[in-house]
Amino acid sequence: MTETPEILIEISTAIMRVDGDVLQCRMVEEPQAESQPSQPRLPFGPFMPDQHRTMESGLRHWVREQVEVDLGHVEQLYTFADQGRQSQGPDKGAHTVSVGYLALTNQSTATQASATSLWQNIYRFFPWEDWRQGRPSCLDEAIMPALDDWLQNNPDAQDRVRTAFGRDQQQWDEEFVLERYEILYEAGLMEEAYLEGVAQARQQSVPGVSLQLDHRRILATALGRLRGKFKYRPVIFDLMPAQFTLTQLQKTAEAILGVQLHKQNFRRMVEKSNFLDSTGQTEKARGRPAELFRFRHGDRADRPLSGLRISSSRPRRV
Amino acid sequence: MTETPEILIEISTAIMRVDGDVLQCRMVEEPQAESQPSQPRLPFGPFMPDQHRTMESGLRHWVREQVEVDLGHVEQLYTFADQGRQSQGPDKGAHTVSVGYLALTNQSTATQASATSLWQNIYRFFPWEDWRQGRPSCLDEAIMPALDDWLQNNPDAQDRVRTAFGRDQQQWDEEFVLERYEILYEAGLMEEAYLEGVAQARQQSVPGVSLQLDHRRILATALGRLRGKFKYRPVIFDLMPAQFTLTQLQKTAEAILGVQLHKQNFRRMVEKSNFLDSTGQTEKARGRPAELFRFRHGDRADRPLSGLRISSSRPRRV
DNA sequence: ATAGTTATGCTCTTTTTGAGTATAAATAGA
DNA sequence: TCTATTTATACTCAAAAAGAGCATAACTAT
Repeated sequence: MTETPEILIEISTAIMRVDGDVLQCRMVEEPQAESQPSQPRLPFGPFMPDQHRTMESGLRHWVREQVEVDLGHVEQLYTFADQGRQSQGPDKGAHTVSVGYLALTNQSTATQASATSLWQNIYRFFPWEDWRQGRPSCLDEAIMPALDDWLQNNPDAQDRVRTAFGRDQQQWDEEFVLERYEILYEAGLMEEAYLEGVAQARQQSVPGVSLQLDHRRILATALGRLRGKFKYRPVIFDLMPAQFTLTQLQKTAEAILGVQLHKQNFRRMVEKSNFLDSTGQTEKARGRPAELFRFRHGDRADRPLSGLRISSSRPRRV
Repeated sequence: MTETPEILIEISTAIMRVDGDVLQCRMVEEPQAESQPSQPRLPFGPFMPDQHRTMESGLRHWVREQVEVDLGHVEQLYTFADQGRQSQGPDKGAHTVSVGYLALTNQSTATQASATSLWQNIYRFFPWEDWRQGRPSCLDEAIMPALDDWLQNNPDAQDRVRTAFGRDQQQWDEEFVLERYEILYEAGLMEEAYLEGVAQARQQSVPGVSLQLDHRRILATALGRLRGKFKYRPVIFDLMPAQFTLTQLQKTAEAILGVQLHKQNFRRMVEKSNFLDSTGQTEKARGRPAELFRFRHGDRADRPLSGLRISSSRPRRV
C-alpha cells in the first residue's frame, strides 16, 4: 500500500452541563504559554492506540487528566480531517485528524468546586443560537448584513444561507447549528477562519467568542446534535440532578433548544411520557412549592428508547 | 507529547440503492487471494492526508477506483478504533482506525451494467431487520433462544436485550440496528466475533451473512442511520430515479424501514409534504396507470429541511 | 364483457397539539 | 392579618394529524 505520512488523532470533548437556565460547556485554561493568545479550549489529547483500548477510553483518559468531571452520556460526534483547520496542532510534523465527542454531566455548581469561569455559557460562542428572549438582535444587526455582503461574491451560497438561517419563507430550524457555523466560517465572519487563512482579512466583527483550533466547530456540532437527539432519546436526564421539578426540566429543555416552551403543554407531554416518578417531596422557592420528581430509569440500562417528544411550538398555519 | 505508534485510517463506504422493493448495498469482489475465504467487503481504502484534502474526498477516491457509482447523499457514520476488530487490516504494523460512511445512489439496474451479484440485498446480512412479511421467523427460531442461553451467563445484559429486541412490554424500534448487531456480536452469534476471538467457540448458527473486517458493523450503522435520518431529512429522494410513482416511493420507504406502510395514509402524507411535482406523465404496468412525480427540489441546495414524516404505524393504544 | 389489479379519493374516529382560562399554594410586604 | 405577587397545577376547547378502512376509477389479461 501507499506510504502515508504520520497521522495524529486528536480527541476533543465538549462537556455540557446546565446551571439554572444556562447551558454551559467545560473549558480548560491554558498554562499561559508565551506569545500564545491563550484562547479557551476544550479538553483534548491524542489517541494513543497502545494505551487506549477504544477511542472512548482515550477520551475518558484525557478528561480525567484535564478536568474533574463525572461523565454521564457520552457520544461521538464527528471526525474532521480537513487541511488547514487544526493546523496549529501540537505535533507539527504529523497530519492531525480531529475526533469530537459530546459528554453530559449533572454535576452542578453545588457539587463541583471548580472555578465557575471554567464553565462557560455556550451561547457566548453562538449568540445567534439563543432565541429564548426572541430573535437575537445580532442576526439583523451584524450577521445578515455581513452575509449579504458575502453573498454578493458568492451567489451560489444563496440557497444554503436561506435554509440555514431561515430566510424568506423558510423557517429557523434550531438543529442547524453546524450548518450556520460553517457558513459563517466560510464567509470569514468567524475569527478562526481568519487565523486559518480562509478569509483574506478580518471581516466585520460578528459577536461570538472563538476557541482554539477547531474547538468551536466541535462545539457547534455538539449543540446541534444535542438539540436533535434529546427529542427522541432520553439524554436530557443526564443533565438533571437526582431530583428536580418540572420547571427545572423545562428550563433545561429550553436552554438546550434556545427557545421558550409552553409551560402547560410541556407538563402534559412529560406526564404522558411516563418517565418520571414523584418523590413525594416538594421544593420551596418563590411561589407555590413544586413537586420533586426523579427519572424513573435512573442509570439503569433499561432506559426507554424515546425522548421527550418536544415540539418547539411551530407556528400554526391559519 | 507521547510517542504514538503509527496509525492508519481506513475509510469504508456503504453505498445503498433501491431496486424495486429491495434495498441493496454495493459489494466489492476480492481479486481471489490464496487461502483467504474471500468474503464480500465494502469499498474501502486508507486515508492519505497528502492526497486527500478531506476525508470525504478520500472516500470518493476509493469509490471511484473500486466501483463505478455516482454518489448522491454522502454522510459520515462513525469512527471505530477498537482493538481486535479490524485487526486483519492490510497494514499489519500500524494500528487501524476505521471511519465508516453512508452513500446513496439512484443508479438502478437499468443505468448500471455491473454484475447484479455485486449489489446485495442488505437484509441478507440482517435477516432479523426485515419485518415487511411480519415478524422474521429467525427471531423466535434462532436468535431469541441463543440470546437466552447467553443471558444465563450475562444477566447484566438483560435490559439491553429487552430494549434492543423489543421484548416484554418494550416494542421493536427499527432504528436500533446497531444496538442489536452489537449484542449479537458480543453474544458470539456473529461469525466475525468468532474470527476476532471475542467468542470462544462458534455458537449456534444464526442466519445472516457476514462480511470482511468490521464491514458488517459499518453496514449496521448505515442502516440504522438511514432509517432514522430519512424521517426528518429528504434523503430518500437520493435513492429515487428522476421520476417515480407514489408506490415506488412507498416501496422504497418500506425497504428502508423494513416495515409495511398504509398506502392511503402514505399518499396523504406525501401530498401534504409538498415535496413532489406531477410530471403529467403516467406509468403503465399492471392495473390502473400511476401518475409520475418528480422531487421538486432536485439537486438544488434549497432542499427542504424536513423529511417525509413517516409514522411506521405504531400500534394504537386501545 | 368480465375478472383481476393497482391507483386514487374520501370518510370517520381517535390522538395529539397549540393555546388558553381557572384555581391552588406558597411568599413578601403593607 | 390581609393583599398583591409569584409560581404550580388542573382543566377546557379547537385545530390538526394520524390510524383504519370503504368506494371508485382506470387500466390489463382472458
